[in-house]
Amino acid sequence: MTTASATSARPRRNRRAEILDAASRLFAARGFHGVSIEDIGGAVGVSGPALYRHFSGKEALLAEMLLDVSSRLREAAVAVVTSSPGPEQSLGALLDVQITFAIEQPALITVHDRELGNVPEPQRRRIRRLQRLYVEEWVTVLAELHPACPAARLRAATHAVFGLLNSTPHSAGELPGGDMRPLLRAMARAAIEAAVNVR
Amino acid sequence: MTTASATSARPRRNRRAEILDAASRLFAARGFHGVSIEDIGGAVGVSGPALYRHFSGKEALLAEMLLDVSSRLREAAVAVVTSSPGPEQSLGALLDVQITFAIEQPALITVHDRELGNVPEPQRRRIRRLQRLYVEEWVTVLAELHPACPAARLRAATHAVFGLLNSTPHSAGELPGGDMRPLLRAMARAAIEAAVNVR
DNA sequence: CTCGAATGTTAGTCAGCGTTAACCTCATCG
DNA sequence: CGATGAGGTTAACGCTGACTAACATTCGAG
Repeated sequence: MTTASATSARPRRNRRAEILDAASRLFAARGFHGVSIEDIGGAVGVSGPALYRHFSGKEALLAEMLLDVSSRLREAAVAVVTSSPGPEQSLGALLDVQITFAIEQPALITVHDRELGNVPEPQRRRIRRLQRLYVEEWVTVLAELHPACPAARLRAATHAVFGLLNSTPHSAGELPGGDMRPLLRAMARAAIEAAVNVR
Repeated sequence: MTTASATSARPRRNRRAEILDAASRLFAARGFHGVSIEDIGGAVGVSGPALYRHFSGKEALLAEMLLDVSSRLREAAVAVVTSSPGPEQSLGALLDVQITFAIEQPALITVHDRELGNVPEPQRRRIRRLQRLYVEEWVTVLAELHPACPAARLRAATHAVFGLLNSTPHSAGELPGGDMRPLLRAMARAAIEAAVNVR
């Protein structure tokens, strides 16, 4: 065999991360089932079944990706809320967490709320739980700020605000870089304010 | 052959619509590539290749679905704007159009902004064009209301509002029926107001 | 130097899925 | 009445794609 195969076996310790990153972009663009193992491998310069050195399968890859993002979001929310002097600052910090995430990792955010259904059952529950806890972090803060408002409405408003903030991927590049963040912040705050004052 | 096949050949003239409806729900839930022709057939009580009596293929089915929804949205927007006495009423009517659609056809809305990438090129362009025209309808109205605001920001705000309104599928059933509509209306209006007043 | 672990490679295997083919059955209409 | 066509059925084909097997290369440690 004169084939110049296996050109490098240097232990790139961030291969896993590299793969997850590429996969997230592909999944966001074409959907979980629209992306092949070959596609993912090709995107990081290796080809095909090399991925099985790092993940036990395609679904496991997705599961790890979603588990990672949902726990990161949740941890960030908890950290930010516990270190805030009051609910008003907590809300501001939560907004910043979500906005930063939506702007800096649009692909991850997209996959995060589209592909949960493709995660196999054992881990699906854990991800669901983390997502729920993240939402509850928001609802708790909002409930402190607006005790008179029914929790159901706060929850619906929270989801709506997520939809608003996560719209970044769709309007990619329509607005000059740094202008997006303050715009989203203002819109989200106003939307929340309006939500608790309906009727 | 004693097989009791072909149980009924009554000309159900709405088979096409029935199929499109079932397919939209399946696509929304599992993604275009996550749904098989068999799945779609099964959902309407026929099995598999029967679909080819109504559509030339899976992609054609999706194309027709997206073409239909984007033209309906666009037409509704044009109708509502031209029959409104002024931009203020136009905006209110546009909000109602989008909210009604999001609440009554969550699956269609979901598919509409996820699966365009799976439509083959000839028709993809037409759908894109309709979507763009729909957005421009919004931007035009907003520009009349707020001439000082740069169009780019109005466009970004429009997309963000779509994200907010289309969040309905995610918070399905969290809020009692009729409460969702006024909530969304209030949040959207406030978000827009805030968008044009940033800084 | 050698051994083993880490990380690739290519060549299969096998299931699933889109699509086509060939055949059936009514309802309708001349 | 028959011919026709709309709408179904099952069987089969071909391709794609996830995953496995067998083998190769390199690095770090003993």
